Amino acid sequence: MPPAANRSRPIAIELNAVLVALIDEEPQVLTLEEGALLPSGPFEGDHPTLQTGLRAWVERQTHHPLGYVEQLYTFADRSRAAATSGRRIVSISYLGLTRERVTAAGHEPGWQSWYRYFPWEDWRGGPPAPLARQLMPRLRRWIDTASDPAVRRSRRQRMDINFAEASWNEDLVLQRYELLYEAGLVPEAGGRRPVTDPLPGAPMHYDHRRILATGIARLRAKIKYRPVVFELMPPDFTLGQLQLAVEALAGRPLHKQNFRRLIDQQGLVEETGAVSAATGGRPAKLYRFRREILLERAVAGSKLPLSRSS
Amino acid sequence: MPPAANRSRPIAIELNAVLVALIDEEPQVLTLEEGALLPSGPFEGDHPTLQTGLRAWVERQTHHPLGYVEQLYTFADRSRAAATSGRRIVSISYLGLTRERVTAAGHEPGWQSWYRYFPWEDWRGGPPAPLARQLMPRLRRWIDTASDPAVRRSRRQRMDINFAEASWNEDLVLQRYELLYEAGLVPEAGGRRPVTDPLPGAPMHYDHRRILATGIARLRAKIKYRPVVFELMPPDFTLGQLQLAVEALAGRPLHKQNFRRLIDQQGLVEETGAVSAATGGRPAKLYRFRREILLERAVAGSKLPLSRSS
DNA sequence: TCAAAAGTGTTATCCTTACACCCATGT
DNA sequence: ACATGGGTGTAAGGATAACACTTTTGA
Repeated sequence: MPPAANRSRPIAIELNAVLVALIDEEPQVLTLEEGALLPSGPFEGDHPTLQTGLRAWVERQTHHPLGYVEQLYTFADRSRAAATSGRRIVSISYLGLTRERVTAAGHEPGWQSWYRYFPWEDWRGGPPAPLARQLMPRLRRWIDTASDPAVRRSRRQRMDINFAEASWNEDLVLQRYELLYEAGLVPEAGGRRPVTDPLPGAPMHYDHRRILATGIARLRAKIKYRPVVFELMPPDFTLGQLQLAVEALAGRPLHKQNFRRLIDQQGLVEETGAVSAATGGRPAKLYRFRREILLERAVAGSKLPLSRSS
Repeated sequence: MPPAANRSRPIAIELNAVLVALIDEEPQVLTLEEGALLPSGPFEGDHPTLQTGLRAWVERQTHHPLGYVEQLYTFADRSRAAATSGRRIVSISYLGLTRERVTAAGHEPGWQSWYRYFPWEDWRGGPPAPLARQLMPRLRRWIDTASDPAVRRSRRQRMDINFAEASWNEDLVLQRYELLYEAGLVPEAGGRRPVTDPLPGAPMHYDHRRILATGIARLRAKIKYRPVVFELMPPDFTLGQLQLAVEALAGRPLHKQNFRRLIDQQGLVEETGAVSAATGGRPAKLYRFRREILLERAVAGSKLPLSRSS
């Protein structure tokens, strides 16, 4: 017999979704309330699994088919999540990939570029300005506020690991956000004195920005060893589009020639025979994802070649 | 305002722990009830975070200091987890690493080698006998029971990916178990007819063996890019011991020379100056883990060199 | 004719793998 | 002496990173 479960004080269970789509070559997440909330809903006990519960209300609420879904993390931090109500909430978050493709300039209301929340994570055009301009100086000031030199050293090392321009690691999205949180540089951190002149990057309610950071981090790590990009692509695409998609997710530029070689070396795609109506320049061959690959190999991703010079 | 959380029918929240230690060079997990259960306890709402809740009762229940802890997964499958009571249970599982070192032959009651549950995962001595002898034939029979040739093809491909001897991937512990579950080859799968002549490998109650598989898979993947092995090692160790430890976790033999080179190339360890009382052969230098590395680099693991020939 | 993007080929470098070999100790 | 595990050096192969260059379209 397993130990009895908690019998006093019911704890609410909430499901959160980081729903990602590529719209206009930009990674976007579905949000509510002017971009301040991720879609979330209760887990009713009447679903056979957590995933089916999630799919049910996400599709009801957003009218989007939900393709690839994967669990992210389960939080129950009293201090952060539901700071308001005395009610205890356990929130289980998921990453979902969908194929929404709105080509018009006017975006649907709910979709927001994820770089709106993490402007320092977008290195596609070189080092992002807000990083050197605002973020780093504030971090350095935070380091200096520690009186204990050991603490200062530790803080400096963590800053170096996570934010060093020379060796930027795009996967550390969550760690970077957590460090900013700890340093009191994001409004979500609360604290006595409200953050004056907050950092660039829109905040979210509760710990939703942390959940978003978890989702981005997971996705960035995953595209390197599993072919998940294709869940976000239309059925047919050019290699250029594919590269733009990967760059958008990874937040950094890629070396064109090597990217192409890696992709077809791995047998991830096949030509459809057609070519695209060019968007400038020479028309490009269209490709489609070879779904069979999922059954052929255990690991197969779009490994990222190093960044192109500029 | 976020959507309101579930207000009817309280759902119990349970924490499960896969607690791993290396005892006698063997990876062992802490169990209860003759090895049929993982330690688990309720999440009481009065802990600030899930981790502190976990630490609290694990340390109370087992009297073990709990070092490294990481979340594994959250399940709520009605069909599998709490098949007995009508009560709905959400179980949040954790992986914990501890430094228990019982050198005596008579093990403490609760510790079990994890290969007791997954004998086909131990390739340290070459291809495990139960695999070719019992497991593969049963899987092949399962493939043939499908009438639809498309289903047969799909099943065969999944078997090939996950169980092919030629390209054995030690990280797929969970996928392999899930496939066996689906094929009805493990007792836990239940079903009308009880499994006659079950596969080698001890079963566990509820979905605890699935949780264990998740923990092993996570740990095997992680040792390749984060220095978590050292959480399981004594403060001082020889490179030989370290290699045995990694082999025990990965379940496969490693190439000695390359293992050594990788380890010190990465600056993971430093000599203590002392040498060990030899266990046969020439005395070995003792090393200790350079904890500073955690602050120096974002990624640093004991990458696995390929297996030695025999 | 030129800009822009697609697409091909080649080279230098590094990391992984594999193999051969020597060293220090106990029996 | 020899078995056993510790420890070092180096060559072969493959993958990555970087570079130069050609092709095909639209304006």
